[in-house]
Amino acid sequence: MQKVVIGMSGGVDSAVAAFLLKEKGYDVIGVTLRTWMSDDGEDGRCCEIDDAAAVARKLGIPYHPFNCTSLFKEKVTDPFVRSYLDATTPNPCIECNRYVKWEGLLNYAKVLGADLIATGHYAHVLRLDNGRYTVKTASHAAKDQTYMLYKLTQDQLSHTLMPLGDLSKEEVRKIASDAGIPVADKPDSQEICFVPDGDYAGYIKKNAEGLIPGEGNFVDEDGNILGLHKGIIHYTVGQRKGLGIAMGYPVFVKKINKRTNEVVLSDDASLYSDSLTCRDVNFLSIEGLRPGQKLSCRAKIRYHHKPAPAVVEALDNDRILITFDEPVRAVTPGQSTVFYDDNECVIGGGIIE
RNA sequence: UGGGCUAUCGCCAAGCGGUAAGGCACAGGACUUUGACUCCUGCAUUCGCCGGUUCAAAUCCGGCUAGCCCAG
Repeated sequence: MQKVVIGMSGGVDSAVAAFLLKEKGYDVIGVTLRTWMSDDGEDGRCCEIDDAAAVARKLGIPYHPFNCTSLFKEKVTDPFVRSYLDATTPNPCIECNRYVKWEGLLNYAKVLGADLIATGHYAHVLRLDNGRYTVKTASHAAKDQTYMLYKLTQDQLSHTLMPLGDLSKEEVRKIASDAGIPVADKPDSQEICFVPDGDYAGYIKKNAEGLIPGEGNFVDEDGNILGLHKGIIHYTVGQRKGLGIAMGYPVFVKKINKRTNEVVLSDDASLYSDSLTCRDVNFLSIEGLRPGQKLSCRAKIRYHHKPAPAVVEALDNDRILITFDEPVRAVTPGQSTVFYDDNECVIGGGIIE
């Protein structure tokens, strides 16, 4: 019987994943990575120990909570804060998956004598003919989470199971309630787990080490001053709400200029661009691209973005240029671009510059 | 100081005697394992102030106040 360590967040998804693995005959061990604690000592929404423990008890599997708060701080929250201070918009979940969840699960798997790990992500892990591992879009596109998984390494993927790839959320909840799993009706998680109240700017202010950039000017594309902003950490490219600027037509953040402490505003039309570059590129389905080499693909520039036809071109070992057939809206530095092949498999991804 | 013009929601702005459009902003909600976007709902018993005409005025008349422009 193969031993598998499953990361349990306390939610339905990972609970059902654990249940399905057990049904299949795996020797399942539940693990929760405690990533952070709020000020009042409560666990974050993505690591609720009590719920996870209750599910494990119900399923009759061993369960171990592990602490990795310092790793989470080093790899996720600190970089998150730094990113905003640097006028970019981070994807903390991507970093967390790569450096905390998978790192942690694999580590504890080793400790617990297991060779495999599993999670409740909606995606498929598969091994290609070329011997490489990648993730493939979930069968139910609405819940697909491959975007958040592009940074995983070959080694990590080679040990990973994702039992929910073919299921819809409804099916998962059905399985959960049929199996009498306690968290069957628990609401989906949302928001950033370590910012449960949604006030990420407040979080940054509380956790930044240096000075927080203060008020500055809203300017138009020609540099004309339009008003006063609250500080660049409050804004992200493409944002409309909360600007307080009444131009008669909707205006959006086009660019955040860290050096001048200005936030550039524009109308919707000038938010579109047809190319972007990424750094820190990670390839999954292929080993890489030689500088100058091009590849057709479909790329998404944010989590909720319908993949759009594009061409990826390697600039050097670490950077790529992506050119879209049709302009895409609000390319946001700090967010990731993930590109897929015709089989819905992730070719790779990188962070938008 | 003369002459002219304008004063309608936080901003812009319809309205031209018949009982306050719209856009932006804002608020609330939906959606959402990131930030955003999007969508839905709400948002002036009142039209600078005071009088007058009229069955009826933001709309007509008079005065006042404020701002703008042109003269000087």
